Amino acid sequence: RQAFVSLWSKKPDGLIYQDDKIINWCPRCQTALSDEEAPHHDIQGNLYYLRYPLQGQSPSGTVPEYIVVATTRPETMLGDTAVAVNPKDKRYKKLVGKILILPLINREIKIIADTMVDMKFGSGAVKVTPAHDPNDYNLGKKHRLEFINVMHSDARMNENAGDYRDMDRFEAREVILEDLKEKGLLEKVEPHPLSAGHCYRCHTIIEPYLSRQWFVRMKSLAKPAIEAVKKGKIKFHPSRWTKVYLNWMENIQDWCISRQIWWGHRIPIWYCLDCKKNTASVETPLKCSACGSTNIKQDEDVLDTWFSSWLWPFATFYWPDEARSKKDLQYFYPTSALVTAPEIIFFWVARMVMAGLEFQKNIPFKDVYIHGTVRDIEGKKMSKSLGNVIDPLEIINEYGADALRFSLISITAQGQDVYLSKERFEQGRNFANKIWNASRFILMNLENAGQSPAGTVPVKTDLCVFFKKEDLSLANRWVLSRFYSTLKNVEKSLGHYQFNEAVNLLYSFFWHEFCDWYLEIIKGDIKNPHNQVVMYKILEKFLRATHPFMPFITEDLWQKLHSQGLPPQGTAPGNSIMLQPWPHIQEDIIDLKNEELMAELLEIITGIRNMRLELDIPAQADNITAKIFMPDKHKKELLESFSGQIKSLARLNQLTILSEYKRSPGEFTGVVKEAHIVIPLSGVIDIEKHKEKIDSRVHKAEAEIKAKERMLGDKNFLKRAPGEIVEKEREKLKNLKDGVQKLKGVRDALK
RNA sequence: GGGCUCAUAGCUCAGUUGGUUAGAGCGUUGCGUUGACAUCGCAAAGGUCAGAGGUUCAAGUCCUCUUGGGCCCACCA
Repeated sequence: RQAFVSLWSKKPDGLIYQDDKIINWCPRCQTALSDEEAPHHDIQGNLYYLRYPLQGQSPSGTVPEYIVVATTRPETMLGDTAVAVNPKDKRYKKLVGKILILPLINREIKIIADTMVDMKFGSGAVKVTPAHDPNDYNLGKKHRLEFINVMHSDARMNENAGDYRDMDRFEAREVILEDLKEKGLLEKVEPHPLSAGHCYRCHTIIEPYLSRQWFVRMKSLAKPAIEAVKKGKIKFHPSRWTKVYLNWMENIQDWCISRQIWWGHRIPIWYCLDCKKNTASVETPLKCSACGSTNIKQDEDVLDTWFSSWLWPFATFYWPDEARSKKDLQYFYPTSALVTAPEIIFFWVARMVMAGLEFQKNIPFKDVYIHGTVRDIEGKKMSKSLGNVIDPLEIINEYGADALRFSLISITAQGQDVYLSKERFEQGRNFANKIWNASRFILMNLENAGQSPAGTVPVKTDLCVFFKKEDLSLANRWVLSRFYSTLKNVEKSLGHYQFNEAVNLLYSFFWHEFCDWYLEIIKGDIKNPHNQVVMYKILEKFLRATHPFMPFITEDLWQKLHSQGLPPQGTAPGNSIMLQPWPHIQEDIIDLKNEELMAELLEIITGIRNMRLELDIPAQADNITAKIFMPDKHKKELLESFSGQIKSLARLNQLTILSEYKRSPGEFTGVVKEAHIVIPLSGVIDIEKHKEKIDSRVHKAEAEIKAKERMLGDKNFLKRAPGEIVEKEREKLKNLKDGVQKLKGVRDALK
């Protein structure tokens, strides 16, 4: 009410007014709608060419004279009060001002000239129905035409429709066309695609309907809202939505705010039945403010729901109760970011900006993050009315709440639409499982944790205070550097509203670096105090950073840390992880050069593993030795310091690091960048036998290749087998060929 | 009519001021299970980044056009 009255009484003319206008009317819901609530959808319609006879000419005359008008909605012809042509149109020039007889109704209507008429469209003559079309309404005003409403509010024809009275609008259309055809007045029908407004709630085609409604004058409200965005006080993310917002704002139309539904805030206007004056009031008045009569009645209409929603940023803090709202508004207004869907930009975002600037004299928020639309696998927007939604509760039951959150976040690239199917949630579920298992492993291996006797708890000590960076092992320095680099990038991504990037960084660090490499590296020396502290610290900080994305599992694991006597400093047992700060980043440990060197070492390990596979060396074989030749002096030193881990990760019995590459017979060689890796084969495998093994595999594969080639050359097969099967066979053939190539390569290396 | 957006591995998609070898998940192939995890591990195959032209030392990334999807806006009788 406060907002309504304030706009109503705004100087000089008031921003709220009542008027008879053509508005979007839903015949089913029996209410007016705003333009935003009546989205246009394409429908396949027809363009009907109707003949309107000129006065004084008998349609049955030998040379009947008539004007052809084109329309998509013939039923509205009953309300025609003119036919318009372009004044420049030579075809009709001499007819302007003449009188036509409106068929079926036999009303006399004038031919008028207006530049609005497009000479190229249809016949160049347009029937004018001022009560049933916004354009015609304007023409009607301009040319002082009669406004004849031919429909009831439920879109049945009314008493002005003559014989068609009480027919539904679409039924009337058919009958009218029949009748016109009979009289020879339907010249032709052409298919004509068009778009029509549909009720956002029930999808009924809306009727442009002349009625008395309440409106808000928007131009002056929009002006500061345009400025705020243009000056960058409010920013859209992704920025392209700025254009959408500005385009709407700059072409803003007055807002129809009255609704003829029974729920909602009633319009705070009281009519005096005696002096006929209106009063807008915040308090319910007892008598007319003009004449004092108690014979007053409140307007029956209610307000558009968005008329209260646009006040949300401050109304939630008790506005307009100044005493109660002041403190909260001071703190929370304007807020930092609003997150919403694209279709809400007009409904809500734009209007909140206008309301904020109007009622608070300040913007309501600084950033507007527009997320993508969730669509089903076919690209249709998920909606309740379409029934193609995935029920979150079902996903939670099947995959878990954290899996739901994680998966949704990880696939939502900034502002991009999301095609969602259930399989998406497996990744989230698997990640939750991975976090759970890794945490269990760490907790199990922490000294003095769990069942261990009480004592000093070294892992609680502060990393940066206790250890010198130089004292840490290569792997520890590496994993810490990678972790803090990751955190830094996560922060950066969040700052840019790139939630998917943030979550994927955490995922890939935790799984593929921390678990796959780091934990495997330290497994053999897990009780080492450095390793203990590092793995605990990373887990603890990782849980904090991941908590916003996966709240349940991180909270549970956090409580487990507590129960094992491992709370980080300054927190009471039982305190939620929610109370924890975002993990602090130790910049000095980030060492990108070191990260690169380590990556190279890990590649060498992968290389050795690969060679073992090529040689068919079983995983259990414990008599494998290898030599690595590394010319770079610094890298050689690193390799030496890391040789224990290389040995265990590549399952080597013995490893020698040398600087000069020397090839000896009976050795198998692989290359990883500058490094040459050599596995002596004597005592490991019988070279001749392995060659034979390879040869026999090659033979077998070649036989298969021949068979496949024969099959794929067979016309019958190609004709009868489904396309996908053929494709699969082709792929298999390719794989076989690649395999043979590789085997031959290994065989050559054995020479 | 105006505007936006997409086209990258078999599939679904990341790839943000232009910069080493273009990534992930799923799927595929081979190997692997008594000690965190088969909801897993190791290894591999797979991409002329829709097409054409341009700018640049350098283009998946910027510009123009073409083709084919999706979306939004508009007073398309």
